[in-house]
Amino acid sequence: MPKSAGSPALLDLDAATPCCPPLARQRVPAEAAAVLAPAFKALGDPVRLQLMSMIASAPDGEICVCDLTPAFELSGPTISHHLKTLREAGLVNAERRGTWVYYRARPGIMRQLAGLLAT
Amino acid sequence: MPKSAGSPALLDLDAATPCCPPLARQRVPAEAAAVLAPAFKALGDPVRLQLMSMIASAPDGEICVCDLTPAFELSGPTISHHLKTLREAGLVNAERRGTWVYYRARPGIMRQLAGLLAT
DNA sequence: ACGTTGTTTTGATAGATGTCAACCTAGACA
DNA sequence: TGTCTAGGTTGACATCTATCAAAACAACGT
Repeated sequence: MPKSAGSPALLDLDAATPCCPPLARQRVPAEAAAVLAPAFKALGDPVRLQLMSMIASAPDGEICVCDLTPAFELSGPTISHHLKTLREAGLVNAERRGTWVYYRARPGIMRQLAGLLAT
Repeated sequence: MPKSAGSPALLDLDAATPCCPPLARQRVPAEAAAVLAPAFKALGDPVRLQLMSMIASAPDGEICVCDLTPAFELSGPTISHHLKTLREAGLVNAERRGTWVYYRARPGIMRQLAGLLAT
């Protein structure tokens, strides 16, 4: 059995191999669209796009929520909500270490999305 | 005066040069996020993602709405609404020629988005 | 045990979104 | 002018989303 259960199994978001040829090459199948669209949707909010970039560009590959929250003029719960959205879209992982929670980007799905948009 | 008026002028979506380094390289500025997030948002719906791929991969670089609509089990107005969303996000152009309307992908912004996600 | 700090969850609310039916517009053709 | 077809627009409705306040949960330090 493959490592990622719970997914439609047609698309492994962590796979190194692209799931589909680029958008401009051939039509994205409905099943692939159903899995990939939520990821784009998660990036479709200015706050989440910035959060994602702060996480992905963190010097040590990870960043504390305590460093993310004060970077925006939004309440803690709102930032937490956006982070949950990114998590559920499969874009990031969260890990609690002691008092703080650290977020880390999942490179696989980023590659999938980039490959889909590449010419 | 630059060619594209009406935009924040900080970001030219048709520029060949990327507006920002990749997501994972450094934090996306708020102004860039405000312009780019709507494009991701437009791709964040399964129907629109498929529409976009059908348009971008059209053999002649363009495709008729009359070829798009029957590809989904959705009403004409709904497809029209999604196409308008893609248009307003700057992802596609529409041109009427006689009876039919043809859609064409705008490669510039696709490059911007791909560059943002690339490692 | 208690209080403090960091993070998430819950509840509530205003606003956005996807969808369709009904209607409207643009062009072709007679 | 009239009618037909391809698309778009409007209005309505149910659902979803972004946001915050309040509460709950988790870990640390007394």
